[in-house]
Amino acid sequence: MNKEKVTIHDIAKKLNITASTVSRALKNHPRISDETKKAVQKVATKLNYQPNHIAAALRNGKSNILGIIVPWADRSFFSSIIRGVEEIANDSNYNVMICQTYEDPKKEVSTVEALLNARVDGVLVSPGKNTLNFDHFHKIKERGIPLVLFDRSNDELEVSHVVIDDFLGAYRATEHLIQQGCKRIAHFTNTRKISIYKERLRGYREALTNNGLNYDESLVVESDLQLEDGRNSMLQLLKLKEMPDAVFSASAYGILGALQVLKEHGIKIPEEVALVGFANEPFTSFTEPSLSTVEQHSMRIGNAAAQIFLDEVSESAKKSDTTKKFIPQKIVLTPELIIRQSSLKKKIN
Amino acid sequence: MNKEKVTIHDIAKKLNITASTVSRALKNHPRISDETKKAVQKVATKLNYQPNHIAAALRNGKSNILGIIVPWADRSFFSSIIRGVEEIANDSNYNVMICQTYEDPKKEVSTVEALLNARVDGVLVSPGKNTLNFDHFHKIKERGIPLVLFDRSNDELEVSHVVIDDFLGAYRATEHLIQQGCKRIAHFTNTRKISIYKERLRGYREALTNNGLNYDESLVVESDLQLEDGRNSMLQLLKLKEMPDAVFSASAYGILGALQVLKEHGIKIPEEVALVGFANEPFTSFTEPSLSTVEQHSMRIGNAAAQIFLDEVSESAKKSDTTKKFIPQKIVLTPELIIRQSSLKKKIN
DNA sequence: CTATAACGCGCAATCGATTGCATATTATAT
DNA sequence: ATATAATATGCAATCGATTGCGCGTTATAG
Repeated sequence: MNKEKVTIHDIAKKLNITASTVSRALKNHPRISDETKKAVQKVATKLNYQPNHIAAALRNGKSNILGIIVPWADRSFFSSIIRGVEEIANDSNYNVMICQTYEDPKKEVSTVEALLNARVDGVLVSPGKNTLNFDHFHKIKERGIPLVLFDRSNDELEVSHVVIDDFLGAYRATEHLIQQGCKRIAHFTNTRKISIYKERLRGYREALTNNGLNYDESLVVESDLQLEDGRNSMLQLLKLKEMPDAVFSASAYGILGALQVLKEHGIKIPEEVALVGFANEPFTSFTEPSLSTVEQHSMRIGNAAAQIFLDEVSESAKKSDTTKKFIPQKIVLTPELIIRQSSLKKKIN
Repeated sequence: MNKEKVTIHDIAKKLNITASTVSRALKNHPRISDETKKAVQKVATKLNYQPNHIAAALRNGKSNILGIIVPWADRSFFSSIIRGVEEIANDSNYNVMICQTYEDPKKEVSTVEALLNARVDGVLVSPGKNTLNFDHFHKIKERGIPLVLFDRSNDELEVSHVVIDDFLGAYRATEHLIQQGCKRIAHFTNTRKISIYKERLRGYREALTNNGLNYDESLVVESDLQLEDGRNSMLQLLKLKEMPDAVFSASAYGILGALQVLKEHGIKIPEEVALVGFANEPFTSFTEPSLSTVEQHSMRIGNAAAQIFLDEVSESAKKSDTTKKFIPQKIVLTPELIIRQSSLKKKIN
């Protein structure tokens, strides 16, 4: 029947009032009589009226869409963040538009462009590893649109961000290995020296020195930290005169590669080599032995990022004096070490 | 500088022409002189003009946004589909809006509502397992918006869909187990009898009977097919007087549960019990032993679904005679059996 | 040299919801 | 009874891009 578009004008006509009144009635405006409101509601449902958000968006200059950009949506880490964002955003009537860059800087730029043209009300983004130029992010800020970075941040950018304490996570992981009696602990780090990997390396290093072990460069292997990289890195370590007795990887897939290689070589885990990874991807608990790792509480990251976004929109809404300077929020969450079989040499006491 | 909005009117003013001309120039309209076009382009870039898609969307009645609804975006199966959709859609200038329902029918309904209000140009959806009422999908069709179902479909709905041949996948998996010498093959199926699981069950059954084995109901276990369910189902099978010598699960997590339980009981895989799952989630190749499974070529599913959407929009665009009846496209892709260690009892000959 | 075509661009309406201001009606105060 | 306030609604512009129709100018045809 009502095949196509029912507008507020149609409702208005039916009731011999104007669209203005209908609009106000639907938004529960105080200056509209209850009588009219009820009548409007009734006709609206009868006609199966669906508000056209696009028209409202044009008029209001806001779309009620929140854009979120991640390198991959199928990494448990990111999908949990997305879920965390949705939890908060949906409650405040925002729809979330998820975009993936596949770690491609070009795609990242075009995605930002697309979201801007879609007139999103905010952008939450975890920059790709290969992103060196941040102009596209500046453009978001220039447009006065709230921008929140998460996971991977950049200190020179004057924007809010939510990160975890990578240093602490790495420190605890390394310290745990030391407590298990490991003396030669290797580390897989990323070639790209973005902050998260720098911090993890720093945590690793500081844990060593604070515990009387010295930092040995030959035990630090750089790669892209994917599965294949982890395998290669482990193979490289096996060639050393003196084998390491533990590996702490800055990624989950990296440590998986190590696990595979060690098993293929008949090396006992954790007795001969103990392993700890980073990021609690589901598979880490399915391996044999299960992998110890640093849980990042990604859902909370998403919650926090969305909350900052909400704060910033409401902030800029009430900002009458334009002088009030924007102060970026910087939230640092605490990661948690999950100890599984791959690093448990001693019985828990 | 150009802090806020630059519109075509601003460009027009600079050049002493009208917005109409600017609009046409930007869209490369044939009736505009090359001279003007170049001038417009130049000013547009100088002013850093960004088209307001919302305004265009309102006028054109189309948003150039394609909505996609999945139960989970972090299942490799679905995320690959999404990627497949993006590949095609982006090339045709569509943005993809990803929505997750978490298998919650209520969220599915509200998501459809949200996409409709966002005036998406099409909706691709994999209905949740618990979705029994399809009214919200009908609403999409009634609005004349292309709707494509994938993976999970429903025959009574007069809509296009892309599915894989679940029957064939299951048939081949079961037959493979038979060829490996298995005689008592169990099957994990879903309690919800949606078509994909019915088909897999049918494939399993037919492979048995076609190969002279009889269908034994006590070997078919119903559950929700998650990890914990797989564990319970396997435990249940272990209690049988006569143990099965193989399990074919209609899900990936289900077979993982079986694997865990078998290992915990010291039962050899595949010698004593061979295993085959469904869906090529990454972890299936990381387990010990690695899990044989049915690859669904999810990226192709996404490609096909997006292509159908594109076909349908262009179709409805040129449809001058409204009489031409809509004929839903039904695409069935062929799955592929990936044989790994968990089912390889004989050497490959 | 006039008639017609081709070309280049402007006018104004449109998409649907929103909102400041004006207006009409009724209620309250003095 | 008149002034004032409170209440309920209408008017018309606005958000920015798009497009059918029309008009003036130049080019081609006969």
